[in-house]
Amino acid sequence: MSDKIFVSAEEVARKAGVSRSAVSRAFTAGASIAPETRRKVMEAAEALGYHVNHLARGLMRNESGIVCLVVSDMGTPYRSALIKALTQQLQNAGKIAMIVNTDRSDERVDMALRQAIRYRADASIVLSGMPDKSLVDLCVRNGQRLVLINRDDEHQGPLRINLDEEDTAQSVVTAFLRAGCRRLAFANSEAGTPSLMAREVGFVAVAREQGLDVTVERFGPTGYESGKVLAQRLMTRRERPDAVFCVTDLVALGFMDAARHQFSLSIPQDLCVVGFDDIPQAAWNSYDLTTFSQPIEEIATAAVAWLMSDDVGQSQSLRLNAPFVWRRSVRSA
Amino acid sequence: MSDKIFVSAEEVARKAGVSRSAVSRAFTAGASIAPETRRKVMEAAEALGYHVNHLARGLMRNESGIVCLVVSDMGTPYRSALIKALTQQLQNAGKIAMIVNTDRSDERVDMALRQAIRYRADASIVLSGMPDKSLVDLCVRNGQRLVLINRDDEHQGPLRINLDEEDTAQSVVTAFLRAGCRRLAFANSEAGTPSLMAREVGFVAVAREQGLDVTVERFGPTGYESGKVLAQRLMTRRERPDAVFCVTDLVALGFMDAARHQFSLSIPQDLCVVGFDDIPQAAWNSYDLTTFSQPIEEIATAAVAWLMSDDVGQSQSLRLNAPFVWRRSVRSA
DNA sequence: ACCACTCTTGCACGGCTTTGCAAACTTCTT
DNA sequence: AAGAAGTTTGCAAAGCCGTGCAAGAGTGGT
Repeated sequence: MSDKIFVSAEEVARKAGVSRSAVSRAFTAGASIAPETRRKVMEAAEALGYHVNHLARGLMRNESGIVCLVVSDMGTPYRSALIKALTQQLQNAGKIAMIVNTDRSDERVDMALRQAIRYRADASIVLSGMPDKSLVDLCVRNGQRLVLINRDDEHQGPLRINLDEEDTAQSVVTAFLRAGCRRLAFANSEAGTPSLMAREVGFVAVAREQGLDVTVERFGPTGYESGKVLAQRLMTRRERPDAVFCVTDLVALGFMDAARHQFSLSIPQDLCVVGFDDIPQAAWNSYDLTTFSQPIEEIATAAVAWLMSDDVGQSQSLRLNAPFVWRRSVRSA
Repeated sequence: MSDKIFVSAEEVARKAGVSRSAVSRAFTAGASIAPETRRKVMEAAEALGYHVNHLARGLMRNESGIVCLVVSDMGTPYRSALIKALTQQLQNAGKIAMIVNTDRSDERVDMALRQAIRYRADASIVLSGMPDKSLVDLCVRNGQRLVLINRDDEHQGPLRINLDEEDTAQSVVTAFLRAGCRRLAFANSEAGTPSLMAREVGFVAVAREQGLDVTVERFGPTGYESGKVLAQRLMTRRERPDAVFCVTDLVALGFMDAARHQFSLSIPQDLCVVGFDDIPQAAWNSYDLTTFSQPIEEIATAAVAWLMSDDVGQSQSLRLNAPFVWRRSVRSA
């Protein structure tokens, strides 16, 4: 390997006939430098292929420009869409995203935060799993911003972004009732994430208020395959449900496929289905799934805005709305 | 903000009653240090919440541990799966992934590589777009490894990973012929990426060898919606095709949905469809799409292996196989 | 011609780590 | 008990950049 390695500010300075500090200033917005000097520096830099070393800059400024995204299941439509939005917005804000994949083992979330600390990330955004309290404290103590998305727990310090699912259950139950459904079911995974569990609990509660019982089934990870299994379980019951609320779109799509292809049911005639997330596939013609739309852009905007703002300590908990999206998987009145 | 900020090796050294270099060695694998000393250091570090500053370490070692992923359309199933595999494997190799989102504007790929240089990334992996030749040279000259995935062009220096699609066209044409199809079509996007165009050209060529003509249609970006439009265009032709090879699974799925729901065609009875990528959705019951499987894990493994190896300069161009996956969207003999 | 100002620029230090080198310490041999 | 051989440790330099400070350059007024 031709270990010439990178060009340093020193060399640029020599070539431009100025001091090294001049080079530094040329690349610092708002620094006191004559336009002419800056031009000379930029020219020399361009010629040599110089690029400011952000590692060193981060060292000095105590601000690396790195934001760490902690995430699992990133092959999933919802997760990948969120990552996309976040990286985009971070870049617009002049930051850069570092990704830590925490697939399998929750303990890896802690490793991820450690990694973020090592690289002196300005902030971390946790999309999956649940970091240990002590780690969260460590981050905060180190002046690192922390955003927890859809992990509603009771940590202090970080910004917590959650969905306001107050009306969710109400909307679904109302829709099912209006469609004439009476035998309700909830299809959940076994992940047990707080937000997923809250969805189940809320739905069951509202249904009960209306005097309806809900059959709850839980199985496997939160994905398409689990949806199929859940359909097999629910549709072979004595009292076959005529409406099912699936914890997630992926689950709902698996459910629909099994209901149609294995049980020859028509949707929405024989069965009404509602999902959650509004992933692109939910809108595909084969499914046309009624669901709730995750406000992905808003989440990303809020997260980035918060971690760019100077005044920490302001509103620490944010609730966003997931609008109901009417499609054809539920009979209309 | 409580600007205590991060703990430094200095403080750990003081607390452990050793020198600063001892702390450094304690955190360096294979360094010459007494077990007892290391224990003392680790204890003090744990107590203070010390973490090695990778920015400074990278500065010294001339090896940041960062690998930059340059990608657009990361919300897409294929891309996100690839990112997932890459981040995973990079982590296993002790590296960390930095993501640069290059959605819209190809010029952004250059910005991305610049960003990679600024952070002194050990390597960059380009999944989308086409970097400018001068930038590639700059990276290589700076000792940065570069991997180009599915961007078959003629750059020198970087590792190029491409699919061997020699047999692809042959397989598809054979399958269509065996299914009794005679009016072939190719549904392409307007993206014009080399690998996508190669697919089209290869298919047309092989079909022609067999004495069959291919209707080629191109439209929009490479996605589900374009597939629908392409179906509308191809299916309203005088000579309606009875078999279509879609440049991508997403296009194929859109095509299928439009064919079924807008033209009431049955697949595979009235129309045979083949896609490319084998995204999870292709296996969903509603589609059951015959396609080619992108060897995602192999790609990731090869990329990471190459950028970890000491001897650069070895095999610079790699061709992997995308196995044919038989499903139900093509009639069997 | 001189002074008061403002704008630029260079010096030198600081931020945090790694590592070559030589000194200090162990351990063991003879 | 002294010396050889091997380990461990601290010192100091190096890696690259940002910035306070003070000196220098330029401007304009009188």
